[in-house]
Amino acid sequence: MPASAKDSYHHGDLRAALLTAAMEMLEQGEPFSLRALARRSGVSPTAPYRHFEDRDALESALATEGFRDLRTDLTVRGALPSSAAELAELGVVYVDFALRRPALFRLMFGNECDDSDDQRVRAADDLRELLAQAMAAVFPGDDTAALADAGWAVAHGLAFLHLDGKLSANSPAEVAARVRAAYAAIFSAGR
Amino acid sequence: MPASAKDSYHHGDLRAALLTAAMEMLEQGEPFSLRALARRSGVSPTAPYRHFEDRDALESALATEGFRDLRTDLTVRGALPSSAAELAELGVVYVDFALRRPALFRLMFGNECDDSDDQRVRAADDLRELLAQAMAAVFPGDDTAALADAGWAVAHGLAFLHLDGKLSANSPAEVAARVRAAYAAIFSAGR
DNA sequence: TGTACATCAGTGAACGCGCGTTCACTGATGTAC
DNA sequence: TGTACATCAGTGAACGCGCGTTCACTGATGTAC
Repeated sequence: MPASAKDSYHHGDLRAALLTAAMEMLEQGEPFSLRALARRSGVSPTAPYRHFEDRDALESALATEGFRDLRTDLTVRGALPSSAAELAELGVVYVDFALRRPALFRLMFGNECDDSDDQRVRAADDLRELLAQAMAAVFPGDDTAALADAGWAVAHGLAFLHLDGKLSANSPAEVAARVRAAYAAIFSAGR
Repeated sequence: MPASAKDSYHHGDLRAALLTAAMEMLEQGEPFSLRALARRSGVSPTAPYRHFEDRDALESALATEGFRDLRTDLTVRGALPSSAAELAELGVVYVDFALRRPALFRLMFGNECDDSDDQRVRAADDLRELLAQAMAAVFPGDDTAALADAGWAVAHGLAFLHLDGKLSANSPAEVAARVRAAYAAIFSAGR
C-alpha cells in the first residue's frame, strides 16, 4: 500500500488526514475530541482507533508536530543569534507562535506532561537545547544554563500572559514590540 | 441571620463552606466540578446554585481568592524590594505559590479570562501594579513598564515550565535556586 | 490467470460516565400583627 | 405571646449532553498457490 493517499483503497491515508484535520480544529479554536475529529474527517467515531491507541496518543502526535514546527520557526533565520537584539527576536518568534496557534501551544505545554512519550519529551528537550545554544552564542562565559532558563521563561511567560488575557494587546505588532522591550529592559537593567 | 455558621439555621454558611471545600479539592488535586463539590460538602447537587449563579461564578470567586492570597504572599516581607536580589525573592515566592497550589494557579491564569468579572480582573491588575512598583523601586529611571513585564514573565514562565514538567526539579529548594539563578543571570548578562 | 484465503481499515451500535443545569418541591426560619 | 404568612436555603428527580472506549462485524484489498 502506498503511503500517499488518493486512489489507494479504503480511505487512503487516514492517519495523516486525521492529524491534518486535528490541527485545523485546534487552529480554528474548535473543541477537540476524538468524536468531533472523526465527524470532521467523515469517518466513523471508532475509525481513529485504527491509527492511534487512544486520545492521548493522538495528542502526543500533535504536540510533537507542534514542537517540530516551533523549532522550524525559531531556526528559519539560520545562524545562531549574535547579539542581544537577535536573541530578542527569538522571543518574538516564540510568542508569535503561541498567539498564532494558541490551542496547539496549550496542548504542547499546558497538558500534564506525559513523560512516557519518548518522541514528545525529546522534542521538548531539543527545544531547550536550542535556546541554551542561542544564549551561549550571545553571552559566552556567563551562566548559560541559568540564562537559558531565564530567556525561555521570559518568552514563555509573555506567551501565556497574553494567551490568558493578563497582558492585552491590539495587534501582533504590539505584542512583538512588548516582547522586544521586555528583553531590552532586562539586558540593560540598571545601567 | 448571622453570617457565622454553627447553630444558625439550615446549613449555616454554605457559601463559605463551599469555597473552603473547593479550595481543598483544588489543593488535593481532585477533579473539580460542581457536583463533586456538592458531594464533598454533604449537600445536594443543586444546593450550590443558591449561592453561585453557575460554575463560572464559583470559579471566579476562587480565582479572586487566589489572587488575594498570592498578593499576601508577595507582600508578607513588608517593604518594596531595594535590590535585585530582593526582587528575585519575589519571583521565588511567585513560583513557590504556583507549585504549592498548582490547580489554583492554573485556575487563576490558565482559564480563558472572563473579562466581565470585575472582581477578578481587578485582582489581577492589582498584582501587575504591585510588580511594577517593585521594579520601579529597584530600577528607578529605567523603562519600568517593560521591566515589570519582563520580571513578571520570568516568574510566570518558570512557574508554568515547572508545572508542565518542561523544567524538572526534585525539591522546592531546587526550584527556588533555579529562580534566583535565572534572575541573577539576567541582571548580570554580559557584564 | 484464477481462486481461496488472510489481512486489516473502517462500521455502527452500544456501554457507562459525570457533568451542568432545570424544575417543582419542602421545610425551617424570620416577621408582621 | 401567639398565629398567619412570607421568605428562602436546601432537596431530589430528571433532562440532555458529548465524551472515550468496547465489541462484533463487514467488506475491500493484498497474497500464495
